[in-house]
Amino acid sequence: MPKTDKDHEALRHSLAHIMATAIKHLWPEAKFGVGPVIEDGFYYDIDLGKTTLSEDDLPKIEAKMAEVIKQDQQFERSEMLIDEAIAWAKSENQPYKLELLNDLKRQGTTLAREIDATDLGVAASAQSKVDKVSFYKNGDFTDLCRGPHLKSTKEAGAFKLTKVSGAYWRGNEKNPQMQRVYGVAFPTSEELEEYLKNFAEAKERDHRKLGQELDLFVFSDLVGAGLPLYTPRGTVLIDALKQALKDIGDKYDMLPVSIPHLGKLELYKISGHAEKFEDELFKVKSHYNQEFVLKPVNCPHHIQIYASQARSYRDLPLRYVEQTMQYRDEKPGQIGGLQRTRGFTVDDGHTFCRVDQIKEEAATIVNMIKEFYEQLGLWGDHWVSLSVRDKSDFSKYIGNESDWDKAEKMLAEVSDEHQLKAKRMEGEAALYGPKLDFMFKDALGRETQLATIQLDFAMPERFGISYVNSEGSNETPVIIHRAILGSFERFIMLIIEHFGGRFPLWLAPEQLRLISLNQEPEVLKTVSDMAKMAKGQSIRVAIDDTNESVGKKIRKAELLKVPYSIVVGDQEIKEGKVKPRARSDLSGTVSESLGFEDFLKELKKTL
RNA sequence: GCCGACAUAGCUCAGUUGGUAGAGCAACGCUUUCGUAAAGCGUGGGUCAGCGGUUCGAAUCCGCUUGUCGGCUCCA
Repeated sequence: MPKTDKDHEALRHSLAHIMATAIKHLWPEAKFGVGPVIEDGFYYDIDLGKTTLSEDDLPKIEAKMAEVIKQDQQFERSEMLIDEAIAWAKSENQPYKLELLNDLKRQGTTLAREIDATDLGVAASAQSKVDKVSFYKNGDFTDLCRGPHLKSTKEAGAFKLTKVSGAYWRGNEKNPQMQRVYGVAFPTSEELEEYLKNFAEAKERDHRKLGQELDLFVFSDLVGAGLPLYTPRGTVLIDALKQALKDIGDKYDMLPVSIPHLGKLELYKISGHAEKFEDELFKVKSHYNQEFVLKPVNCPHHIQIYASQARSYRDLPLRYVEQTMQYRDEKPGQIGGLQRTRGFTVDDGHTFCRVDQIKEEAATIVNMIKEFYEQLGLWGDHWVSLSVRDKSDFSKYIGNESDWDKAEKMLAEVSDEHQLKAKRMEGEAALYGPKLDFMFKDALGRETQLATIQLDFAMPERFGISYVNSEGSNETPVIIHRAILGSFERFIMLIIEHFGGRFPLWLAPEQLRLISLNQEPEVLKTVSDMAKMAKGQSIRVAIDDTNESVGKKIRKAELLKVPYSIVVGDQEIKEGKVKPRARSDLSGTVSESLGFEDFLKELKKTL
């Protein structure tokens, strides 16, 4: 039975201490921050003053750790009164531990919710007032810690230090940056090997690698970082997804709209984006003394369409949708592959409705999202975040608090009624309202948000839009911002990695490849006629009639992960039958020998 | 933006302590006319990311810029 991360906690946390012990021996001036257990391993934050670590230092640390492990040091628990602990941190010259202890004394265990409780030497469930903290000692290294730990360093199992990076003290970019050393750890070397093997395989699925190998998208230094260029093959993916979204949108009575890619700065001043996201706006100067902004969002434009007419309560809900590119000047360090780009295509929708329609509208969107992801076999690979406001600081948001209360409550109800098992995330809301975010993981385990449903009581008010209710007086509608696949970039990243480039037939950039056996005129003509027939059936077909061996041409098709290929030679011409070669993962494959027209018919059936 | 690493042919990568650049694949040409994952021979291709500096001499050392990668922070 596979062990859970919980079972590995003592092992991994002990290794964090062993690593700290090793680092303390190598760099005696080291000041320690926190060193918690994470998925598959652990890390420790360290301040080495002027010394900077690089990956080249990892083997040295690993060797020292091996020494510590060999010494069979016992992990011994002890307790101190909080004031004794503060004195200890001072005498040991550990300013970060001192800060934690002082905060612990002042705030009690509320701090344990901010910082991994293991590193505080108290149980998270402890009384709010903390008077005692626990320590663990191995060899000559003592650390504030809740535990539990292994008995001895000898039980440390198999580990590997994987990376080193900068990390802000207590996760705040205004604080000094420490150095974080990451490791992975498992009870046995077999499990570690297995993990490393899986990691290497995941790297093979990385969308950046496959994007190049399968010729789907490129970047250009001249165009700029974070601005993806889709090749003809990649554009097939975009178009196929757009069509799928259009189909599902039609089914649920969405109304397509279309807007230009910029708007006056004034528009974003009213929406609140100009102030809140000033650094991320691309500004465009007009010759005529006006300043424009490349749209970072679409809602203000869509709101203007709503505002163009007097609306009645009978008109609602109005569900505007659009697939369009938007632009954000992301910080250089955040840009990477298709995960975060500076121009990205969203499937953006804004539903204008009455308060009494919110639940039904949100529920409809949940159904669309579910249907879309189920179709691709991705439903279930996700978790849902009920992103609510940070109660301690309302100045980060627009609108009024009683509307926020209402909105948060309704989203929670929708989540419950649809069994989304949403996790409540404090402080994760958008500036105008709470949201339900659907989170997925990329091949390397990094999380990314795709689908989203966001309630907004604030923006309608800022723009002063209204509808006439049944009593003839004006009321302010609610906006539900929604995306099904989020951004096409992220979504394409996800499906490339999910399918490892072996797209289902309906998404495959090239569905069928016809390979000529040789260069005989009759063979070439047959291949070309067959391609015409396939095109007539709307099959994405390509011809390989190059002067290469059949083996090589098959290999080329396989490397491009083309679902079906057919070799055409004298035999096929004589018999009037083809033997399709199907990509190995395809289910319901067509592979027996049959007439080409029949093959096309069968192919259409599996689409 | 911050910490760290990196940038050599279209792609993947060699290139010793500083002495004017190589391979495989791809491309192109010729030969071959082939039966389901690489036929043979040949040819072309590089301002060593860009700019500046040190040096008799820089792919190699230093600085800046651009870009990429691993994290941190942020993400309407």
